[in-house]
Amino acid sequence: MKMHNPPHPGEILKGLWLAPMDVSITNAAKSIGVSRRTLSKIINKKGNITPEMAVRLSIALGSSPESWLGHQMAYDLWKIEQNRENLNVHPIWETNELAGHSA
Amino acid sequence: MKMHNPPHPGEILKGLWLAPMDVSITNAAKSIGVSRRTLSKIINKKGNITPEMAVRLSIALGSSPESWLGHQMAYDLWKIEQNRENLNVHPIWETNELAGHSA
DNA sequence: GCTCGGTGTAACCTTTTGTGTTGCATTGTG
DNA sequence: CACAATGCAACACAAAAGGTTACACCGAGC
Repeated sequence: MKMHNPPHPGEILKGLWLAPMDVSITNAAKSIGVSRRTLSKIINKKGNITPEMAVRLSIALGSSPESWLGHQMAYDLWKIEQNRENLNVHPIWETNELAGHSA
Repeated sequence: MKMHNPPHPGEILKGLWLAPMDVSITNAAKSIGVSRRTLSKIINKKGNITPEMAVRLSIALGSSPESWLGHQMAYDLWKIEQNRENLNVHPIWETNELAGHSA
């Protein structure tokens, strides 16, 4: 029952790169070729890791783009699964409405 | 060297659900609660699997949302990696410009 | 031949998101 | 004080996702 809120990729980015390597957002942004604003938003959890950002990070930091996008995926899915009910979708094998549902 | 173009999620969806279970796009769309257009676009590789769609599919089909989003991720990353060069990003450990770059 | 379900898709609309540039106020440090 | 770093707002732009409507095409069945 994965109940825990997955960390926002920005936190990971900060904890794995900026903080330990003591790099400023300003410089990190330059390193990966995006504006300070774009990286700042991600670090402050106001922006997401796009596929392109994932590749930029993987090139700059050496990790796999899959891992970066994976963090984003986990984060996104977690948010949506919170609203699972609101989607009002049901398993197709139960939707066969073979039996019941009178009306 | 993963050289192969990952299949578009739409193809997978078609091959794993619509085709084998002989379900029409129209009905499948109803099953997951989206418009015919939305599903049609995905099946025809004109649309992508969003986190929400991934959850809808996972609920309806019983698979994990991660797997669906994962297909999309692989597809997206593959496209972008084709342009790897255009991103003009370089490993930070090479950017330390310790040695060279006279000017 | 006509009718109808299924389909692809265009047109139109709204909302959200990503990114860039500027500029400003704040904060921490030398 | 001076400066670098930062969060953030304002503005502009392009793209993407989703919905509704409507239209034309196809194949099956009557």
